[in-house]
Amino acid sequence: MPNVLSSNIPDIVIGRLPIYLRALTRLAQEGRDVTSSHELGQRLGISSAQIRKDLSHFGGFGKQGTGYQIAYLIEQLKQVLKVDQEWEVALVGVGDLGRAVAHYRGFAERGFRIVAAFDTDSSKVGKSIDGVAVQSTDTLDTFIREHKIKIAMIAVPAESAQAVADLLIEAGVRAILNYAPINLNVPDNVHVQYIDPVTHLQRMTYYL
Amino acid sequence: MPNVLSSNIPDIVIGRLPIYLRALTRLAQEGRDVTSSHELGQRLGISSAQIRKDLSHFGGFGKQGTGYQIAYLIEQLKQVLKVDQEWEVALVGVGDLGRAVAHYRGFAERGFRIVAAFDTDSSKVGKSIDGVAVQSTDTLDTFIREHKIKIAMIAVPAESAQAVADLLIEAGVRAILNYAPINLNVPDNVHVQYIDPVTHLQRMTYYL
DNA sequence: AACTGTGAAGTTTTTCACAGCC
DNA sequence: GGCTGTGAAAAACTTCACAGTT
Repeated sequence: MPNVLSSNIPDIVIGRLPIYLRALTRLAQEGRDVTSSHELGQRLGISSAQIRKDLSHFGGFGKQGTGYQIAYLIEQLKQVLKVDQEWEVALVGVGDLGRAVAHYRGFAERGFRIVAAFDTDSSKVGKSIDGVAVQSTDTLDTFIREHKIKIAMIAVPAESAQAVADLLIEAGVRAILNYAPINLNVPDNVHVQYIDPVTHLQRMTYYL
Repeated sequence: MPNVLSSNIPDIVIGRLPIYLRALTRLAQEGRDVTSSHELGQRLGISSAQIRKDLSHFGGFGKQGTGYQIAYLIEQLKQVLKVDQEWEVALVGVGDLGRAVAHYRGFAERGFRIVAAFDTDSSKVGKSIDGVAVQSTDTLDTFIREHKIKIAMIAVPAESAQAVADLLIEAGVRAILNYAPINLNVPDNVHVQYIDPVTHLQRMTYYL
């Protein structure tokens, strides 16, 4: 019944899988072998039915009466999300924000390796950030094509973000993590995710 | 018809308002006076009907045949979101991540002022990060109570995040922006938002 | 006894489509 | 002609509840 190939799986479901994966990894770190949709739901503030239904899109990962083997479920989810491999990522913009992004250990730890950094500021080009040489944006297209890089992070000012995105997409990038506080217009086959801490704060002040 | 007071407005609607606000602010910067739900929708990749319906929850902000006065709509949205004022924010954890958060200019620019930083590492206590003195976590409770701080950002390792959240909530914090890659369990009257760039990346790799 | 996987029911969210106004 | 605000319809999503398995 579950159909892994055709992309009829709701986006919202895909969005929860990384959360499940993160919680499962934590459980594994705590030395646990088995869990249940109920326990996972409690930890995440999500109903157990939703977790079961989400997982059921991809196959029967659990055992009735027992629950889910944590290591196995992690492995399966990584496969579904295609994070059972290392991804090479490009970073554009090495100002304050870009440098902070480059220094963040969490990317490498979880399979995303920053292999290139670009900036238009010639005073930054040639320097090294966390072992990655900063290149001129002029070389962006060539580098990304040659290395077949599919994922990029944008950490430039809002004014330049759309132009950078256009460059990246032209060079073959298909997934963009945008730290600039602006919406990007991209073709349907390109995915964008946004990180803007202020919008998160503004979402909470409503309730205060 | 619209009812601003009773909190029967869907969460998902509130979540989109900061996005609208950001796009409108940008339009204003571009020197524009008036816009329409259609234009805004195009920029954001959202249907015009959705924008109109979202806004209609809070009142009739637009004019038929004309559209929306940008400055007026910004003002109204800020009021709804309660960001027509400055908020004082506490930061817990001043390791690499916490320092990067403290240095980010976007918070102050958009009305969130970091007024206190806490860390358990005594070698960091007493130092100053971007003009804010780092205090021992021992003084967290007193400081937050005295200054009636309602918003905090957590930038400590995953292992300590829940304990820090408990402390903050006990001291009166009602909104938490959590940079630690772990889910927090909090009472119903406390709001949490998460920033974990890796989950965003993992959400996109599925489609590659 | 405990738990999954899943149709069916229920709820929420989005889109449609149009009256009313500028 | 162009646009908003909004009921009604449609679509998407979540929860229920239970048969089936360990």
